Amino acid sequence: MSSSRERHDRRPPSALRAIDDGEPEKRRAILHAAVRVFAEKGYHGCRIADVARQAGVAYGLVYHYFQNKEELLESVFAEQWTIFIGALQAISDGPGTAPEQLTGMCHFAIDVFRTAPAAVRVLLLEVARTPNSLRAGSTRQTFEHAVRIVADVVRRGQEREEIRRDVDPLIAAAGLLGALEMSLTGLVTGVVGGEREEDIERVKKGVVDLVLGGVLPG
Amino acid sequence: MSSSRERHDRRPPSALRAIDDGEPEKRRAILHAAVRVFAEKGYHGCRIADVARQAGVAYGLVYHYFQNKEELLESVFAEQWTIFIGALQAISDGPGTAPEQLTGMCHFAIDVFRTAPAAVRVLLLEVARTPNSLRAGSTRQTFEHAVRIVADVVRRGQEREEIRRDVDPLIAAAGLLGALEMSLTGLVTGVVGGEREEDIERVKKGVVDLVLGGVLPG
Amino acid sequence: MSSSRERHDRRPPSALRAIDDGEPEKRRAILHAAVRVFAEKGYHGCRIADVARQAGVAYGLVYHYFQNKEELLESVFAEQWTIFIGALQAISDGPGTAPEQLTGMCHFAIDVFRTAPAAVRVLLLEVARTPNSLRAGSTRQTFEHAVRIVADVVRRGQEREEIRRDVDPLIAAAGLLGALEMSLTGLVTGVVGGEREEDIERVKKGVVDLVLGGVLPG
Amino acid sequence: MSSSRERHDRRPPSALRAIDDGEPEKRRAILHAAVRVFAEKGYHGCRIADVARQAGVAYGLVYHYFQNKEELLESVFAEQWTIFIGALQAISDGPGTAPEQLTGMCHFAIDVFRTAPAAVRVLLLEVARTPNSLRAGSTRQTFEHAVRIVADVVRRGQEREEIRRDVDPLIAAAGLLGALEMSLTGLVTGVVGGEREEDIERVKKGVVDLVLGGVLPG
DNA sequence: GATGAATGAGGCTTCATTCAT
DNA sequence: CATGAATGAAGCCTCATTCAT
Repeated sequence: MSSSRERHDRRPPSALRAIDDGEPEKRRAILHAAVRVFAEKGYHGCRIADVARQAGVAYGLVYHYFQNKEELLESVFAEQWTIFIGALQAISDGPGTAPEQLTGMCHFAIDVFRTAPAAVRVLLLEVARTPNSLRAGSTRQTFEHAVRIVADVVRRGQEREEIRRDVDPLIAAAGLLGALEMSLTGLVTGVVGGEREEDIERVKKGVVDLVLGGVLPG
Repeated sequence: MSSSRERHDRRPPSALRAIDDGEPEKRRAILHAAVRVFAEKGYHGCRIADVARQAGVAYGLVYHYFQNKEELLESVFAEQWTIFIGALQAISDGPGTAPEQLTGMCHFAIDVFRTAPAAVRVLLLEVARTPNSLRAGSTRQTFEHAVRIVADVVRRGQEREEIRRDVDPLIAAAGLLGALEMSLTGLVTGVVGGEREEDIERVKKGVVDLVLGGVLPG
Repeated sequence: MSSSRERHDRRPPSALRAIDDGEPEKRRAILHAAVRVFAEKGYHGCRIADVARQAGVAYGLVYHYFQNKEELLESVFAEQWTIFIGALQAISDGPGTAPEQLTGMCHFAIDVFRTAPAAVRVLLLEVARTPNSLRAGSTRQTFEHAVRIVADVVRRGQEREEIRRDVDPLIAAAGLLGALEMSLTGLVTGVVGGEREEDIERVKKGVVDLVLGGVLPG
Repeated sequence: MSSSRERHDRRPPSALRAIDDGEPEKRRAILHAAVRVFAEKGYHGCRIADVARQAGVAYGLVYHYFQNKEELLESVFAEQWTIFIGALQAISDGPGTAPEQLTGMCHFAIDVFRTAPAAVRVLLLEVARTPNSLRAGSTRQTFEHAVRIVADVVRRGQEREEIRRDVDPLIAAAGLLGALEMSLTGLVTGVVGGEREEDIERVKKGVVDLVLGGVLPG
């Protein structure tokens, strides 16, 4: 309201597993707690008090590290997306044909889901469900970013004749991510099976097959 | 809660275009308003006051027709899904091969989006974003229902050799709906184009192509 | 935050004693309570909960009638000033020489203080003590308004040779109001006596004497 | 609160320009910062964090030198008043007739305002605006003190026939200070002019004229 | 002395829900 | 049926104060 209000933003430009710079331990604890609570209750159900309790810190400390609820949850998004996008990019930059890379991306997403379902839920199940303000912020941009990375792989594949030329890269990319999301949602809600190892494997294979080969025979 | 508290539940078991039984005009107005507000602001952003204002009725009237917010929004879901599922079922029961039917379903979804984006947004963009309590309620069931109808088409197609045998019907169904959703989301957020006629057509064709034929050549 | 938010502003354009139009009784109760609490505890010490309790209404009702705390207290200011300025203007428009009118104004202010000290305290003791946002709002304007009315009387008096020509009207007006305020403050804080009838009379005469004749003899 | 908690109270009994005893430099910085912030935002708007930032010291240091917020602000008051009252007393003890001394006091107040408006604002614009607890404390006493010094000059003047006998010294004193305050307020808020040199001079002359000679001609 | 992370009570505001008319 | 005033629990945020280093 009144004057400027600087904040601690020494969040590490970490890429995959949060290389601890000098980031305060409690800041991290709060962020982790926020991921969990957010994943479980969604944006609006995620109360600061819950996050603080989960993190084992005092209520006010959340506001020591984050301006407000929105910034906190944006940070959660940003961090998760940073990790996720970093991985997609790594795959994109790595070896293999385009189909292999797309397969790798699906596998990666689903594997991460296996070990950190909360994080994935935040990424996939909360995109576009958060208030406009958020969507307009970094979230949408990072989401767009992900679509673009996948689309690039598709495009490159088309140049190398590894992928059908008549496919629209952006739509294919969105479709891939959508199919992934919905399948994982199905996993979470039990529509396509439980969260057992074999179900997950089935989904993994199924999504890749669908996206690569479609449902038509031959 | 206690005893003498009946409610107006003469909601029509309507199926496609709200056949007016004797449903009070204002009840309908409220429901319509709820669809719009819900679509625009999401579950938590959708305040009873907004709905009442949109509907042009008094605050309290909402509570005359609906037990509470949850029931109202469940009704919105239910109605939209009833319509949507009715259409899917009609397609499923109609003529054509399985691929043709799946194509028809995609086209239907996207066409509806063209004329009533709000309704589709409620259906697709709010699935799984609502609180657990809701998800556990009718929503999830109707969502499951949709997946199952699509899966049935797939299964039938497999029996008739119109669809690859090694595809998991449930995953294919979820994938189809997911690709649809995410593409529409992309449309809404501008990632895969604007909401212009040609963009919508491109998405329509793209999603069908992706699901039917996959991205692999040949 | 989100959309527009109309409020009940059927406050009567009353002038002296709040002619009851159709103003809700409870709105008035809240306003009255706010005057008292505000006068006693000042802007920041005036908690909404106190106001509601004093008014005998539920917490939330305050927000039914007023956007927020600031608007409530602005309304308190505005109302008090409306009354006060109306009276000053009536005196200015009435009969009598300029000195008589100035005398009348002092008497009026002090008489009101006798019957409604809380209101006067709000007017005089809280001016310029409230946050800038408020001061920048209607408050300052009404304060300026009061100064100008008094200054006009002075100016008119100068034209009629009833008041010294070399006096700066604005400064004389501000000085008059200031002397009034501080004397009343002294009354309140006990510096120039208690709040007994005779003390008040003494102040009344003293302030008028000071402003009219100064301290110099002859 | 309990026992082993002595505090640094080597505040100098300074009188006019803060004779540096051995007062820690940072304590002084905090006090200075507090004057500024206090003057700008008032009692409640004056946050410890702001003061610390202004002073360029760490948050906690404020609590090293001051028991709590109240003590800090009381110190601000006390210091400012000590200086101000010292000057008034010096004038009172000095040469000149009573009217000359009163004139000198007005000039002094306004001159100080010219060079240190923040300090004067604290003195004049915050008197009686602070919570009761404070008012009951040293503030009120020092304020009373100032009134009494002025009143003494008036009384002495009356004995020497330099001032009208029928004037109530206390009321005249309060009126003088009030006229001063309100004129300065008018200066600050722009009602009686800007804060330009000439406006200040006009106010200076105007207030003295008003208090000495009143508004009546002859 | 000096630092700033940590604490938590307190106050504002929102909004689903009830109820008298 | 219809209205909208009235209620109050719940959650966000601020900020004075403490404390370990």
